[in-house]
Amino acid sequence: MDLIILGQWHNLSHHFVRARNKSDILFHRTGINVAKSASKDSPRSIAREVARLILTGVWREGTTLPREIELASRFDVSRASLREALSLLKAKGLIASKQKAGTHVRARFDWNMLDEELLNWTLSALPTQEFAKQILEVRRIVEPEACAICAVRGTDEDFARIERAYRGMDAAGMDRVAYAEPDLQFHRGILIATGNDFLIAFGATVAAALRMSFDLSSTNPGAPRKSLPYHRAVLDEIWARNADGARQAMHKLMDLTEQNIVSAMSRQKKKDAEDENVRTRRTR
Amino acid sequence: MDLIILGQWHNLSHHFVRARNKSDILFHRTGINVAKSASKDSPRSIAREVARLILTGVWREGTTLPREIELASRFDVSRASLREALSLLKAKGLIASKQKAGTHVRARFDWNMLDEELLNWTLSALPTQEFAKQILEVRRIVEPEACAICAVRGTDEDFARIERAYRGMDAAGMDRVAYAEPDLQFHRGILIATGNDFLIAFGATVAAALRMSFDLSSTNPGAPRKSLPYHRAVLDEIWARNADGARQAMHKLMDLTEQNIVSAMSRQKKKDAEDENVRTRRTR
DNA sequence: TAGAAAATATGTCTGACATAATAATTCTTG
DNA sequence: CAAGAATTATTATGTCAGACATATTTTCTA
Repeated sequence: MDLIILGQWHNLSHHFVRARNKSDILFHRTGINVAKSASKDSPRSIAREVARLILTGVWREGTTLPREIELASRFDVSRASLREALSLLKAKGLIASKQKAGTHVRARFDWNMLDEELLNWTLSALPTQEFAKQILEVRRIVEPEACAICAVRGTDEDFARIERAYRGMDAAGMDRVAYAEPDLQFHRGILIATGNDFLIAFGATVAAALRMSFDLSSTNPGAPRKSLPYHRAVLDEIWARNADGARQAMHKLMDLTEQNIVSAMSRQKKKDAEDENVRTRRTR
Repeated sequence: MDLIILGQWHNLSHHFVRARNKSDILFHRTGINVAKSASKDSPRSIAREVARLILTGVWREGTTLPREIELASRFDVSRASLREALSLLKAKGLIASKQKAGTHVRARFDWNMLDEELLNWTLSALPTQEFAKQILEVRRIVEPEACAICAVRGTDEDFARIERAYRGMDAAGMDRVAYAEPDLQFHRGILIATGNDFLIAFGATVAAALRMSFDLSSTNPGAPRKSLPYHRAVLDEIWARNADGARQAMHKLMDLTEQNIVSAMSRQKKKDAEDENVRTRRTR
């Protein structure tokens, strides 16, 4: 049955089949690709891999996953390390364990999608079309309001920090990579200025969203820079302590972001289709 | 120096002092109270206790906490169990470890306050005045918009589920306890109907908020029931697929919730002050 | 059908060694 | 002799192995 140890999965492929009983799931070769490796920092990378299997629906909600000893041997680590990986996933609400009953995938509603790591895992594991829409929808709800609060409640030091971030973006010029960090600091600075711990925690979601935007911008390196004047507008309204203006300015920035993402994704799609074409022609 | 094992802390008190070097923090008797115990489900309750120490500022951002062996012996568990507790806190962004360097408390910005467990720990560990304000501020931002989206995008099954939750609230009558669960289902139902995984994940925050409201309502058992017509109004607008109406109705419900919390907290404060009075008079 | 017994997966403990970052030491050099 | 660079020693986390405890589930028996 070509059983493959997960630890040796590098550049191999996988699938899963129902076997003798519910929790007896085996891996064997098929045509589906698998993430590169699980080599270093075992517990975290194992958590990531298990999360991937859950997020992509290989292990659906309610599924009982293989027992710890078996998983440990598949990932080629000790049971202790595996348990640490599982406990990370427990903390993020993906799984739950009961003595003797085993470990099962929790209902989707219980997954803490606002967790930064889980967010990053998700956006590297799933096709980002639907995902991008959703994340932008939430940003559109939260960030303009946070911006309004920031304008009213923020201190001058808060504003100065955001200003510094803006200067960093400006200084980055057309350099996508250098632009990314201060961009995040800009948005995070606004959230921090609200003084609301929950809005601050939302920074993790924004970070993941910006990372996604960054990845997408590879097909259009000039796009990020275009957002600069929109950021300036937001900042000006904040300095003016104009809540409504800040809200609207941030809303416009969100509009621009949406445009960039939509166009980038259609480009991406087109590119993928072309690549696929080339590949099939080649294999013929 | 009166060193106390944490596992035996029941009804004792603690404080911490700087000792020989940075990470050498010892506990000894002072006048500050400590949570009851850490008896069952060790890793989770230990995580809770460590989280409490961090949240209350005993272990500030950047602090290097005692080494694992020492912590383990203080909590009277094996190093394995302690490590599992720490790994939960790592997953929630509270701490990070580096080999040899030790385990330190991460910056507040990195704490995932939108995590349900962490939220619950926070609201049982901290005076809830400021906390309640913040959580309500976020709800006020998110829920009305989610409600508007729900009205537009939700399916009839979604609405039916919310309707069932409403009926459950109605059926609960004046019973605070029976009212709580369908109340949560109502709000969660709206989030679920948006079809947005991130808004759905926000349900954890709402759950914690409602739990807090529930705890506060003990001083005014009739308060929850008063929200029923406001919920009905929300539901009617949703059924009518009226986005603006739904948004406004939810906004009004948030207003009411705020009133309840504010008045409950002032009552609470008054009551606490009286209790304190009685106690000091007694000890004289 | 109900209750008792067996099986089994997670939970916990112990002790050991590996590894990497820090602290202490030695050595070199101006 | 002092300052700095390179080396060694220390130590806290990371990982491993094996064992036993405990709580459910499953199976067997009355």
